[in-house]
Amino acid sequence: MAQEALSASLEDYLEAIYMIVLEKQVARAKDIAERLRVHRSSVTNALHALKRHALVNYTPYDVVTLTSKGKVMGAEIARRHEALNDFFVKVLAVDEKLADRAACEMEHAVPREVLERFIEFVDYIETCPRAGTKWIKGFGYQCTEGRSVDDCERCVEACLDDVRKKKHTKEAEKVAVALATLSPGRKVRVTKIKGRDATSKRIRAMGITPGAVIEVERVAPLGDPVDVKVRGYHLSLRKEELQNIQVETLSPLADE
Amino acid sequence: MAQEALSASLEDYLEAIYMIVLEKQVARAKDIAERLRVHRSSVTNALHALKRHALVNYTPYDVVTLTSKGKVMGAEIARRHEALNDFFVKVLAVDEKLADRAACEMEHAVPREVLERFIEFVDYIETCPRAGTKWIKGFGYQCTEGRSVDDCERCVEACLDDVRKKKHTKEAEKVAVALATLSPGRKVRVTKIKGRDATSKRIRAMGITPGAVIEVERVAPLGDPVDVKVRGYHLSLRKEELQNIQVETLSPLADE
DNA sequence: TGGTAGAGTTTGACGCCTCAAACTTATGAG
DNA sequence: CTCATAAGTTTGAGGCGTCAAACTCTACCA
Repeated sequence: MAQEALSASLEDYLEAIYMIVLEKQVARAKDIAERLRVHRSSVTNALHALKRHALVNYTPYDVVTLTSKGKVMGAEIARRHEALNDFFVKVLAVDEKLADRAACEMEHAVPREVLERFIEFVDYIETCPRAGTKWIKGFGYQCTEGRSVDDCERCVEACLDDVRKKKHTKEAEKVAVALATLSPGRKVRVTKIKGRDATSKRIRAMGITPGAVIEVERVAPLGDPVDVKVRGYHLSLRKEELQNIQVETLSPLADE
Repeated sequence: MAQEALSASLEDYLEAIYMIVLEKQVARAKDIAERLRVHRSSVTNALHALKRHALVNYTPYDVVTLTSKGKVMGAEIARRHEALNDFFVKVLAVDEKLADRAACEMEHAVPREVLERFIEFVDYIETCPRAGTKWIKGFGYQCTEGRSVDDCERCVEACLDDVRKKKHTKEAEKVAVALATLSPGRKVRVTKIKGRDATSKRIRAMGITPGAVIEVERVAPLGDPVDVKVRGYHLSLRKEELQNIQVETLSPLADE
């Protein structure tokens, strides 16, 4: 009753609970039922099953929270969902609502390795200057920009300009930037993790390693903590962690 | 008992039957059971269900073939599978075997619009000069080519050269190419469908419209018929159809 | 404190898919 | 022609997930 994979249905329940707990601290059967559009009794059923897997803290008639194992697994599922959603929206230029629905349905079937590739691919596309935002938008309009060879030439020239511009400002950009000073939406690449102590180890364990792309999501008023997304995971970084992370800026998402 | 969506399981059966029929003309319960690794009795079960949906020609103890409706639906499912597989292999650089497994598991959940985007995206990436094969390979090696701004500059410059080279030979390439003379693996883009008669209408109905990318899969010894893949569908084109399709060549898949 | 509305649970039924075991049919070798 | 064998089918059971209906519990208000 532990490590076997969950059924698609139980994954849905766990994900729903994860999201509700994130928002309201505890989940109630009714919230879960509404979110998943199932009958209340199905929720009770699922809760028993999740309890058997040691994923939820639950006794009849009580509110639901996640065990530590449940939190890890819930985060994993939410990450899958979001990775697909990101890919659909940012790369395939799919409508947000449809992307969400598609992610819901597909998330249960994505093998781990393929999922990682999806995430890396989105990072790659968003940060490789050769495939700037214009290029992806081009796909959004059915390759309008690249339809004829003439268009392509102009398009690639513009790209080269971008790269050269970036090169000139390169030295300045390479300087470590304080994550806390960046505005949400900004992307940076990790260049170095300073130190060899426990903090820096913990940072590496979170997936923040040289080369990783970090997207700033939220910065608390005092610059601590900073919420970021790395390799598809959401993390909250504290001041002492921020100091150990050296980064370079990347082109922000919007290109105008 | 007709147009409702099939369950994932029934889709698997239909796809298996489609593949077996493609290869051996008829499917036998044993083949289906072996391919799907299920018990023979489960196959009987599924056959009854598929018959209820009017997808298979089947009477107990007899071999199985597909109704015309079954063929259409089977092709649809096979197309979904292959589109995902293509994407995983060609874009995400996933190992072939894993790609196939992932496609198997995910194919039931892909909404139509998202599927079309996957297919268009693969076409786009394979034909837009800005995103040549090198670029995708770059992703395969974890963006090795685009890691530093210097590398990127060289990379984009090479891309520009390609585009310019293509421009010089543009007029020559624009000339209509006989599909029958192309070797398998070649890709072309449709520039025009000649005529307004029944044949040209049928061609358009198959998804062969200006702008569409055609990949040549097989050419019969006498140049007729030619098997191609268009927008994810496999088609077999006859001589009279070939004559109406005007195309321009695109860079072949391999770039060395 | 008692009662009630709303939240949560239990129960039983059903559909879908699977399997194993017992049965039936088709086939072709002798 | 017949009969053994392999292929196919039927049946019954079990897992899983869903629902509706009837039930129980909780919390809050008068």
